[in-house]
Amino acid sequence: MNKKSETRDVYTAVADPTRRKLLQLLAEADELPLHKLTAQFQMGRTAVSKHLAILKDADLVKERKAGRETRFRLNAEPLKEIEDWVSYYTKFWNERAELLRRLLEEEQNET
Amino acid sequence: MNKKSETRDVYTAVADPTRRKLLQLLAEADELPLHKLTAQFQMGRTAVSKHLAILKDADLVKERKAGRETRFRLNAEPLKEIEDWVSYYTKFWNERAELLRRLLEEEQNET
DNA sequence: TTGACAGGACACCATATAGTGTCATATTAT
DNA sequence: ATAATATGACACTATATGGTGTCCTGTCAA
Repeated sequence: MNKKSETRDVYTAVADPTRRKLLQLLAEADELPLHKLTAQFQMGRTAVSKHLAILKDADLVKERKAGRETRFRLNAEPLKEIEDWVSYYTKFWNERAELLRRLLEEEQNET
Repeated sequence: MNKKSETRDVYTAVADPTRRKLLQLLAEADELPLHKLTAQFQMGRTAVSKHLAILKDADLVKERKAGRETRFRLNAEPLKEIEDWVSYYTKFWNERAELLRRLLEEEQNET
């Protein structure tokens, strides 16, 4: 489904509503196997598995084998790229937000 | 290229690097006609025009006829949805950021 | 008034995407 | 030992996506 299994574009990974819901489920539950995740959707297991593969390519999830199941865990850090990107545009709708954004930037430079 | 020309999903609109570059060009220049925008890319005018149509469907750009040219202007406000979405995940990589996020939320509730 | 320029509207095309179903295999429970 | 479960690996399909080229029309300048 993707030519290079290197790090896939995080924007594309997040563009699909199914994948965003997957991220949310994993954010709430810490670690979940494929069949539990599949139960939350209308589509079949194979489709969910492919979505997870895309998230994995974007490094947004980690997977780990546990017996006969494969458990998935959220790795939100790549979303930082999106946050950085979108924060540039906040100034166009909110001057106040721009101020806080710069504070946040300073904060992160310290760390 | 899209079935419903009502408001298109902003995540999808922003998933493409060409469209992100378009947003950036418009952010810097306030208002630009199609041919000026096209000059910044390798692809032809038709392709750029289609990307702009997608951005317009997501309400991320406004267009206006000016003589023989069609000028485009950024409307960043729909990006708020992405900012809101991504801010939920900041707590997973940065506790400090989470604090500032809540401050920002309060700030926006006041307005 | 005659070009040249800007762009809309199509028709067309290759590839990517988001699904499906089936089969094989490892693991767990009875 | 056997059956059920969980998943990987394929093969396949319809539609969406991101491009192209061509033709036509409206506008501006010489």
